[in-house]
Amino acid sequence: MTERPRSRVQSVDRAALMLGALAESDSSGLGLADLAAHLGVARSTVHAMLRTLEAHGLVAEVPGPRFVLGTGLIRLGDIASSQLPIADLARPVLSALAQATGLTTRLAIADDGFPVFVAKVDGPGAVRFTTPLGSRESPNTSAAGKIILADLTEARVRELVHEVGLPKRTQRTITTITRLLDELARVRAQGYAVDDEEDLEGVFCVAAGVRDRADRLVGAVSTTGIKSEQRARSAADLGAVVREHADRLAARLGH
Amino acid sequence: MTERPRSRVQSVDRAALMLGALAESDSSGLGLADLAAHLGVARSTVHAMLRTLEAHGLVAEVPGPRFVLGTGLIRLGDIASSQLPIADLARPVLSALAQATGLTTRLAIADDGFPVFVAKVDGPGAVRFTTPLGSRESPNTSAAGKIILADLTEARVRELVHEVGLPKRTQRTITTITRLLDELARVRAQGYAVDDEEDLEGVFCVAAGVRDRADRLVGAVSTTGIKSEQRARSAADLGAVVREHADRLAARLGH
DNA sequence: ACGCTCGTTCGGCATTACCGAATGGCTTTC
DNA sequence: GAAAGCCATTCGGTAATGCCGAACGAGCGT
Repeated sequence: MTERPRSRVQSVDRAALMLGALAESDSSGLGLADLAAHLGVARSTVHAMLRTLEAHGLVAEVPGPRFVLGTGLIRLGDIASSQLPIADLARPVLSALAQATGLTTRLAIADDGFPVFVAKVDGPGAVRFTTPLGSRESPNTSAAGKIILADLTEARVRELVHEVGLPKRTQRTITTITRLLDELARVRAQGYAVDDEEDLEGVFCVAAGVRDRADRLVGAVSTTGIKSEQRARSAADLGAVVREHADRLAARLGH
Repeated sequence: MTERPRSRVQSVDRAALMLGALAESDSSGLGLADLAAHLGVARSTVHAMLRTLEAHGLVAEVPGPRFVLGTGLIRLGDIASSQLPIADLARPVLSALAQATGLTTRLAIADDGFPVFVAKVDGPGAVRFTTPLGSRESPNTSAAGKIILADLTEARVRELVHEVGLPKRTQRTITTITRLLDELARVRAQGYAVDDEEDLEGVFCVAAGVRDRADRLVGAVSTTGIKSEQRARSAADLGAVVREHADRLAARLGH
């Protein structure tokens, strides 16, 4: 048997893995047999779990028969984000920023050194990005990630980099610790961070940090756009606008 | 022991109940002992489950120590709503309707005769409603609920009413089956539904149905506002605007 | 009409999750 | 400042419970 921490419940573990598998499937969902194969357990086991999850609305059955994530998760996700006080306060600010820039805007919070996006507002008529909410992103390839890293000590940054490396997503991705530290110094100096096609070809981001009344960094406001559509405004101009809205959110937090 | 269906997993059942309890708590979360008392199980049992859920990001620990819903649920909820093709298509339409009316707009889908709101866009500068996503609402007290009921046979409506009754939320709530059937006939005739302070004092809703290419009702577009702030526009005018946007969404579905 | 695959049910075995008591760290209270 | 309370956590033992595999029956596709 593989070593499993003592204080973990096998069936709950498997249930969470099932939800993860359904999350990674496309919108047509997965069949019971697919899930059984994916987890390496008997069909009947998966069946019992699915029915249990279904009773709580975490999973739904669609004609096929196939299974997809249920509307109960929409409810829990909505509540989870409203339980983060910052996310609720941020939405109006994100809306205003989306209006002002025409871009998709998001709020990231720092989760153990990684940016996690917890709220988003799509720009008016903008190309719909597949900007997943709630997933941890690479800290070195996103503007919000740089904001978060810039708040840590150099030692901690080195530690994180040592743990997860500096995944190269595009040609422009920062892949050396030296260049990363330089970049973080620049971020601190100018008060905003830029991701210039470092995560996705043709896509740029600009982000600025948000601090609470104790002056601790609690999150980052971020805008995302298509590079070829954004020739009019300079990075510095956009940085100032994002900075201004991030400050407005900070003010709401009592900064 | 209480009779429990054979094909249900106890620990997964309890895990789901724990998430539900955390969802109903305020943003400060619950302690381990609170959860144990709430479920009537040993602290150590709850502990093992919490750690398992935490490992998957479904639960997070905050200083206290207390536990709240985790960011993983934000991710799953976001994916769950994007796996509903209609929700993704609806968001731009909801945005446009929110702009046109200045009101909060939502999309409900029919879940077994009940309306479940799966997407929302807040109106510009509007009072922020606590409009929870993903929860089942009473079909007789919401405009979207009436749209859904109006699509069912009279026999099925009577069946549903017999099951869950007609909960009286305000003085204006429809509480008799006769008046409800009359109201549903009016909804069918005029093509939109109104909730005039029938769910919440001072709050009104207007909704219109959305049909797919097979002409099946798949959801309802709904607007919500404060009655005292909405004197300018008549219900009929608003109904026409909502109807128009619902049709625009139907067109996107290939209707 | 046949065969396949699907979800579903049902016993039986043993793995596993549950409990209760004991531990140590932390904040609170007098 | 010390002690008392509350907290999350660990650890065996027990039996309840979830897991499996095989058999059933419905629904498609051939």
